[in-house]
Amino acid sequence: MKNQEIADIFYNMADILEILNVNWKPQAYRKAARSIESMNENIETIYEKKGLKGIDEIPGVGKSIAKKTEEYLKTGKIKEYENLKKKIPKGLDELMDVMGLGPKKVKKLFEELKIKNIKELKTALKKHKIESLEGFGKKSEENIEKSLELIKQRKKRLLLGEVYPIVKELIEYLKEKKETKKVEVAGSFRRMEETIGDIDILAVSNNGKKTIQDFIKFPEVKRVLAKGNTKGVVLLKNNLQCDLRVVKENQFGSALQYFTGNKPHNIELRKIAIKKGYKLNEYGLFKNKKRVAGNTEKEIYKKLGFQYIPPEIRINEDELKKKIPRLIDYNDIKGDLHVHTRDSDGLNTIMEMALAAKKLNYNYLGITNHSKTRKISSGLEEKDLIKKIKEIKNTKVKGLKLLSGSEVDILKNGELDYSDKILKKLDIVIAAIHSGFKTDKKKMVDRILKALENENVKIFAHPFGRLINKREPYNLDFEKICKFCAKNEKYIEINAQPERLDLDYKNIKIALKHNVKFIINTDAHKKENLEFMRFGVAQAMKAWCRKKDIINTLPLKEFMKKMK
DNA sequence: GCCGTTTTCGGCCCGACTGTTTTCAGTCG
Repeated sequence: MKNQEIADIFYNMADILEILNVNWKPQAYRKAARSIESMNENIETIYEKKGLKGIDEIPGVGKSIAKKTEEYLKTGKIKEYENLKKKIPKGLDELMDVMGLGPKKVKKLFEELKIKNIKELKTALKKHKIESLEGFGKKSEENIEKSLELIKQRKKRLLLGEVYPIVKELIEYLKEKKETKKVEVAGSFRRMEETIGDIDILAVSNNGKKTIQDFIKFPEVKRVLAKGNTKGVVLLKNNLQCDLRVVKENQFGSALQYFTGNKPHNIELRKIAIKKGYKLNEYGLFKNKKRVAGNTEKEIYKKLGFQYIPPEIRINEDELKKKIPRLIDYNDIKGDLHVHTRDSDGLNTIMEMALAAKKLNYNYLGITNHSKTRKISSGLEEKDLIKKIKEIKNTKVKGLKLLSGSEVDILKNGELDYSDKILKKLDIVIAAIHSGFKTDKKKMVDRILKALENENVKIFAHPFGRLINKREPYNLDFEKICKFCAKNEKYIEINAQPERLDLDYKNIKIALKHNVKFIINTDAHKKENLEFMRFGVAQAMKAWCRKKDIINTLPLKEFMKKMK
């Protein structure tokens, strides 16, 4: 996927333009870079499908940047970027990566001390040449020195699931402090984005200064970047930046709204506010300097004429334009039907998984280990599977029905990895592709449809096989599969594994149009993974799924009818 | 360079923090 490469070039161009004192363009390039970087779709695919026009449609990308993107996709180079690089000494833009050094300071360092790369910066630091520069001082030298240690670890977005435990821990940590009155995570985490670039926390406290002090002492903090009375910024050990803002109790709603975003949603909402004669910022909603809302998000949205908009869907697509139906909710889920145990490649026993599911108030749990071909994941031979069916039957947990199943491999020819005779014995049969990812589009669809035609198969797992940041989704005639599933009562999985999130919300939307029904599963490989369910539900919310679109919201009896 | 029911020109978020100043510029998100 070339999105990141292209975004990086535009970021660099912005840096260079800024050093060259060019106005406005840097912002434009950065906005485009951010947009391209955070897109879910492959920019190459967009170009193949819709050409230059498709690129131009990306928010923040106009004619000029679209053309440059096209140039890069075609030639692997952007002429103007090459020209820009020639205008400043080689290496100067890498100085911009040093935290605390912006265009003005980089320029000063070059003009006064002829420093044009990291190496020369280090030499100058050793000789303490920088502290005597106008605008710099002793402290500047110390900070640059510290930042240099971190420069190699480039900012990388982490998976939602990777960030989840630390956010939970941090929130708990802050809640325990007696001066804390409220804590809530905002930003991309609250919106449940696929990947997280930094963590935003919002708090109400009796003593802001003390809360910030506690915050910077959180054990996972690697480095403190800023600390004041209302705001603290730290770098965590996982190299994610984490911001804490402390606000007054009656500002909590407006601040939460403001820091949750996303940016385009907020800009749109602010525009609507202005149109209606209001002003909206993180301190509240104002009419003629009079504050008319801000204690809660709900009251802000209400005053502006909207129902409450869940954070997950604040993505500036339709949420400010259309009436939002009652969406699927985390509490609607009655069971998880794609779970592994240590009998194949999981960590826990059947009983351990069952008890964990019980804790989540589920009514049913499907144990679905890998089939025999998946040797690498210790897939079960037929005789072992039969033993496990018995064991599952004999595992009793009050209020929880255990279902025996399998995640059966779809072989390259579209046949399944187990015979119909054994599949018939199972409650849940999930078909999945784990090999032959490079099969061409036509063959892939035939292969999948052949597998789904088997009457025992009811669920199609992680349809695109993508691994976020690792493996591209495979080439799929998805709409053909949707049509088949809708017609034949097959269910498409929304796999909630943080590295999969497959389907993603855009494809859920497509499937919804074809009246496909879904099942949200975690594909858990240990008991803690069952909590990933919320990530899958969030994807469904983003596509505006309702409860009736998701079959594992059904009571056990009705759910089982769907599996027959 | 982007963008548009205040449009095709003239805007472009702005407040917190830091380290340097002696009231503020630069950086960041």
